[in-house]
Amino acid sequence: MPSPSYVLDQLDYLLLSLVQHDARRPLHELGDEVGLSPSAVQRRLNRLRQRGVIRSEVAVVEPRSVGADLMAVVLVALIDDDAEHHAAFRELMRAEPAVQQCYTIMGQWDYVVVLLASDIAENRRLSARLFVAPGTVRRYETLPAFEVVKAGLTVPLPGS
Amino acid sequence: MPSPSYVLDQLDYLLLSLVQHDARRPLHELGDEVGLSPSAVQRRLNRLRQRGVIRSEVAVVEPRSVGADLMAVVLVALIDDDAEHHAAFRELMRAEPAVQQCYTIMGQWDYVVVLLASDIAENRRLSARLFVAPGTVRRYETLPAFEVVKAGLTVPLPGS
DNA sequence: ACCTTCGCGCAATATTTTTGCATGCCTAGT
DNA sequence: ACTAGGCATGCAAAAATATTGCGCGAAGGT
Repeated sequence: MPSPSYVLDQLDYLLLSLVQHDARRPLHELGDEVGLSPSAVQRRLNRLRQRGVIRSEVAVVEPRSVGADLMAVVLVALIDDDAEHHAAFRELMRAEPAVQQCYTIMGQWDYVVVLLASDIAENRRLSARLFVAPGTVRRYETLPAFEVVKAGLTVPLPGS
Repeated sequence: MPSPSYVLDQLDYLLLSLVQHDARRPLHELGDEVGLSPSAVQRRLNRLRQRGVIRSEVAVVEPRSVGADLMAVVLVALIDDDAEHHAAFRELMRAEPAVQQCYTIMGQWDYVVVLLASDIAENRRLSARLFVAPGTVRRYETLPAFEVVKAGLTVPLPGS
C-alpha cells in the first residue's frame, strides 16, 4: 500500500524537498525555483499526491502551546508474540490521540511509543490505561524527554 | 521561545484539530464545520501562525516512496555530560537530513534518535558517521523498525 | 518516416484568499 | 445606567492563486 515504487525524477525530488518544509508556497513560486510553469508544478504535485508519495499536507502544532508539555519515549514488551495481542495493542495505539508515534522494533523490546501528555500525572494515567489495564504488556519503560532537539517528518531525498 | 502560553478558545482547538489533519481545506469549508465565516477562520489561523501555535504547514512524504525503506530507533549515550559534547551532538543531529527526530531523554540513555536510511548498509554508514566518527558517543543501540504502526506529529487537543 | 504518448507552456476560467469596512458584543470606567 | 474602547465578526470587493482546456514539441516505438 505505501506505493509500488514509481519513477521520480530530479524535479520531483526538488519539489518534494520544498513542499515538505513549506506546503503553503504558491505554485508560481515553486515553479520559479525549479524552472517550471505553475501548472506543470501543480500537475506534478497532484501526481505525487495521487500516487501516495505525498501522503498528506498538515499543519504542525506546537505541543507546548496546547498544554502538551511532557513528551516521553516508551519502550514496550508484550506478554507474548500472539498475533491477537499485537493487533489489539496496535489498534489501541492508533486510536489514542496522545500517542504521537508508534513503531514495531526488533530486539528485546516490541514497540517504541512516543507519548504526549500535559504533565507527569497525565502521563501516569495514560500509561496505566494504555500499558497496564489491557494486560497485554509485560514490561514497559518510560523515558521522559528532556528536550526536543529535532522533531519532524521530513525525509531524506536523493540528490539534495 | 515556543510560546508564552496564550488563551485559545474552543473554536481554536476545533480549527487546529481540523488543519493538523488536512491543511489544504479551503477556509469556507473549515468555516462550515465550526460555524464561522471564511474570513473569521482565516484571521484565527493567521493568529495561530503568528503566535507559533501552528509552527508550520508541511507536506508529509511517504518514506518508502523515496527509497527510505529502513527506519531505526537509536538509543545513544554520550561519553560524558560535557556541555560541549552535547552541543556538538545536537548540532550534528539537526544538520543531518537522515535524522528525522531527536530527543534528549532522562535515564540511562542520553538521546533517542529516529534514523531513516535506504537499507542496512546505509544505516551502517550513517551510524559510523554520526555516532562513531565524532568520538562523542560512548555507546549506542540500534533498534530497527519492523513496522510503522503510527507516525505523525499530531497533538492531543483539549476538548475533542 | 509515422504515429502515439507524455509533459510542457500559455491563456481562459474558477476558486480561494485577502482586505476594507460597518456592526454588534462584551468590559471597564464614569 | 450609560458610555467609550477594544475586539471579533460577517459581508462584499479586490487580489491572488489554483485549475482546466488546448496546442505544441520531444522521445520512443513500429
